[in-house]
Amino acid sequence: MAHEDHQDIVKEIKENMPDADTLFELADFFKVFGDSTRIRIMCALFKKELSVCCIADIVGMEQSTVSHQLRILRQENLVKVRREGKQSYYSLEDEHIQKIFEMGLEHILE
Amino acid sequence: MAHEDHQDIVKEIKENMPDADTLFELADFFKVFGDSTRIRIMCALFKKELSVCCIADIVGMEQSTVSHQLRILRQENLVKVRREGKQSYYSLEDEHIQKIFEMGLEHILE
DNA sequence: ATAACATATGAATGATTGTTCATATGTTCA
DNA sequence: TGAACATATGAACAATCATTCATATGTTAT
Repeated sequence: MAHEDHQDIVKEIKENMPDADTLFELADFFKVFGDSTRIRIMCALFKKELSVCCIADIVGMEQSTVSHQLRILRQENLVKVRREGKQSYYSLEDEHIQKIFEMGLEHILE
Repeated sequence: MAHEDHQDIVKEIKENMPDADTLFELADFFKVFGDSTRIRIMCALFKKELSVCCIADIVGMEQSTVSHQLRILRQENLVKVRREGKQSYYSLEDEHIQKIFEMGLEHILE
């Protein structure tokens, strides 16, 4: 429990916090960036759309693994799919993603 | 394996990818944002520096839990500590964090 | 020195998650 | 229709992680 003289600050901050649901969603969104396989997939997609097998080749992992991770990226609206014949071509949903990526890079290279 | 006619694209992307270590570090950095308790802690710190017990009060969790999470935030250079008497006051390391936070919000509220 | 308080940390636990294997679904071409 | 290929998905396993309890460390005041 916070001290008496801090109670007002605590109260004010509590009241101005975004609602819990939003912050939970936000954490889920960032969770997607928190895996090196997914980061590498996104990074590969900065250039252009790619088929699943190309992505698997680039990141050096099983097709199955990549497919599972692409599903997660899809669920969080980070990538979109386009079917062309036997292949699925994935691309980034918008340019927010690259910006967030770059801000992260800036931070770790500080 | 990618098709023959995709081999050159795959090769080009592979060569232009940031090195694996950097992307691994980047994933670790974003991993910190991927937990709702830590997000809420960071969010509370947007306003001003706070002691551990104040933070625990705001996020409604045990002092111990908050302390553990603050250690993780410290390890990734997201927060800094200042000792004052019996209390430790935590604050955000820089304003990158709030920007990344806001870009994430933008995305989920699209 | 001791009591009271604030914070940090180790161990244990339950839950979540990434990867793989095997297989199913979907698509094209003969 | 059937063979060949690309992708998706379910089950299983190992590994990681967030939380809690109990306790240690650090600080102040008596």
